Amino acid sequence: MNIGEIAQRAGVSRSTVSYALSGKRPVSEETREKIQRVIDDLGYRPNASARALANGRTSTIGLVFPPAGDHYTGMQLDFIGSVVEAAAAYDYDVLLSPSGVDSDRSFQRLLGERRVDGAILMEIRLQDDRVEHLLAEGFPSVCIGRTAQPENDWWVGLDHTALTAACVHHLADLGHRRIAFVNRPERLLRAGYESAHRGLDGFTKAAAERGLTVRTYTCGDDAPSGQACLERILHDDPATTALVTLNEAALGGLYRGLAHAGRHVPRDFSVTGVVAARWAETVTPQLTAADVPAAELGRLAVELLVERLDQPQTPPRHQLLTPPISLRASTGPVGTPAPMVADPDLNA
Amino acid sequence: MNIGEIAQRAGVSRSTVSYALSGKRPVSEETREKIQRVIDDLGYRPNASARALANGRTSTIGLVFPPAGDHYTGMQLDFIGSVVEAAAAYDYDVLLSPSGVDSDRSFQRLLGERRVDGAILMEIRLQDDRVEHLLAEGFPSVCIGRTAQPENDWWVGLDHTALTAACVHHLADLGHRRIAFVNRPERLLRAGYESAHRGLDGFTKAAAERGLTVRTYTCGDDAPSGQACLERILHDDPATTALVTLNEAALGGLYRGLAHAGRHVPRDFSVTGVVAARWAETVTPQLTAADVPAAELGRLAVELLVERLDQPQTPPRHQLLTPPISLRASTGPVGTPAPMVADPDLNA
DNA sequence: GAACGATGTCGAACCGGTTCGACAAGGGCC
DNA sequence: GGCCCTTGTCGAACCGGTTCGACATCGTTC
Repeated sequence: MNIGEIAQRAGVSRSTVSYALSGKRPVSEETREKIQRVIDDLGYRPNASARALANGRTSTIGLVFPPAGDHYTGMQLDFIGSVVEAAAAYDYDVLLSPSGVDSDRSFQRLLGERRVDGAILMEIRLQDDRVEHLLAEGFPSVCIGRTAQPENDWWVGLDHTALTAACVHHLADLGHRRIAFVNRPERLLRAGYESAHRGLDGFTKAAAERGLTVRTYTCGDDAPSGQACLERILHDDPATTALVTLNEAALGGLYRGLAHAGRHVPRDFSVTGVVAARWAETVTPQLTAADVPAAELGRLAVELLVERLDQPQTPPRHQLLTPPISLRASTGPVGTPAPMVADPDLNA
Repeated sequence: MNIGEIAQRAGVSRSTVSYALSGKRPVSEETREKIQRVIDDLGYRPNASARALANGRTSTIGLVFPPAGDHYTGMQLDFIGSVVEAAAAYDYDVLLSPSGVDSDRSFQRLLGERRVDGAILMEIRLQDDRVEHLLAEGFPSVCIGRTAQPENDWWVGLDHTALTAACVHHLADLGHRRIAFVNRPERLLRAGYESAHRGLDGFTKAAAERGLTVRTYTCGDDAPSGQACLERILHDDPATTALVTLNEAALGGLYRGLAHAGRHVPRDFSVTGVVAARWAETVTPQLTAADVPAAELGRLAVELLVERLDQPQTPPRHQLLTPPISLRASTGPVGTPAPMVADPDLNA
């Protein structure tokens, strides 16, 4: 069943049916009704491929996300959901593309074969060849995250620098002097992941500002790694009284490590970081954290992309979010010094 | 840049270029090389819409998943990831469609407008109008989960009945006599979600078989609901010594509730259920559970769908998985009777 | 009452591929 | 030498929409 059949049954030409549907030229009320009746009877829907071929728009956006080899974090799930939902509101479908490296197969598929009108990229790196490539081509895309040169690109992002700094200040205000930083996996840091780098920067600088003693760690994206990481932290400096984590997936493991070490949260040890609210709420005690507004980021990314698609000549826009720290139950004032070591800094 | 331009530069006809690329008719080695050189020079890639229009195949499969209004569980994330990855291996893209109800907009888009060659459905209900609709149309699809009449449909699924029964037997073997069941949200149970119903069935029947005293609950898909649910459980029957949960997202809340009630896991209270391994490992103590092989289910679904697409006449196939219970740290023998109530059954 | 603009409809061309039938050239066979 | 089969290539039709130019009709306007 195609537009020709509808036209025949309605006794009009194919173009009239097309205009009746698109409204791009006036069609008499009478004709429109006749056509609509036939369409309803037959349950006709125009073929998406034919339409895309004719008018050059697929009504689909690509969501380029990291390969499944990486563990997914809850944040990514919320992104995907909110992107799909927001896109649907603008009548766009979402095509998923597993991709990390530039110019790999699936990336080429999306762009080269014109499967999508635009793309949203996740897990941006500071130097990101995918982003450079898209920028050079002028292909409509929006990044969730920003590269080292974000000025003339489209993106939405979190101010990880400010967020981790806020965590440090929060802990310092509570009297903590020796704190650890738990980053994303080393592989991702090496690869130049934006959040890992800017988060580390913010942490380091704020800690220096406040004169804190710090150690920084990378940690695999899963609970066992988190537990191992915490053991290393306490082994390296048993006087550590707090940590800041960017690593959502390791959170459960960090808590377990603390429990095994006999450190009570928040009495003996404070934990905070940058984590989506719904994950911060699953641990006990609930995590005081800068809540990653994953759903909002996804929605904003879609809105920016749609704007870019509708008005191709608009200059680059972007949006940097800095959610406040939500006080929950995992941080508290530094109490008695840690058991093993007496450190003069502690009461300074 | 299109196939005509390639043909011109290579000095051949458009059809020859097409045959050189598809291999559906012999092309001389010399011509093939000439064409390939031009293609490489220009970085040509055939337009997906045009190809789809011409040969009727989009090389895309639809993944129909529940609307974002529902909280996503970790399981769903793993599904999506594995489906995308497996699909890529067969050269299919994945189009996400948020959909719950039958014949809603996005469902119609996918099928009516021929955006996809086939579909994978998640979150199946026992009476599922979407599934019936697809079955009636003969549209190639595979369900993750099965309806009440699964015989002549394609699906992969978990034997939730057997899994919850196994949990019950595990607890009964440890001496538990009063156990609770924590199901998915009531709304989903009412809607007829397969896992919620079959899981409940398996639980109820196995408990009856073993002569256990049980109570069953529904619980929202988030940590606060889990905590509230646990409070209700202990309020309704303080002598409860164990629970079985289907609700992954509530797990953290259940644990928190137990901690607040002063019940130590697994000394005072055993917890088990049906949960993906990576989530079972994030809680402390790690959850003894039937591990949902989400990634494997996703992969299998894609394989079945591809098979169905390649050989449209194959009779329905399906695959029911019954993963074993992984013993971790959250269950143990029933110890001293619960504090409030002495129950003769306990030592029977 | 002729010129004009707006309205409504149609046919044809086009988007960029795939595929079918035709045909020429070359080789093997009797 | 004629016949047939295979190989290699081409032109044309087709997939199912959109869009442009043309044209007929009708109501205004001077």
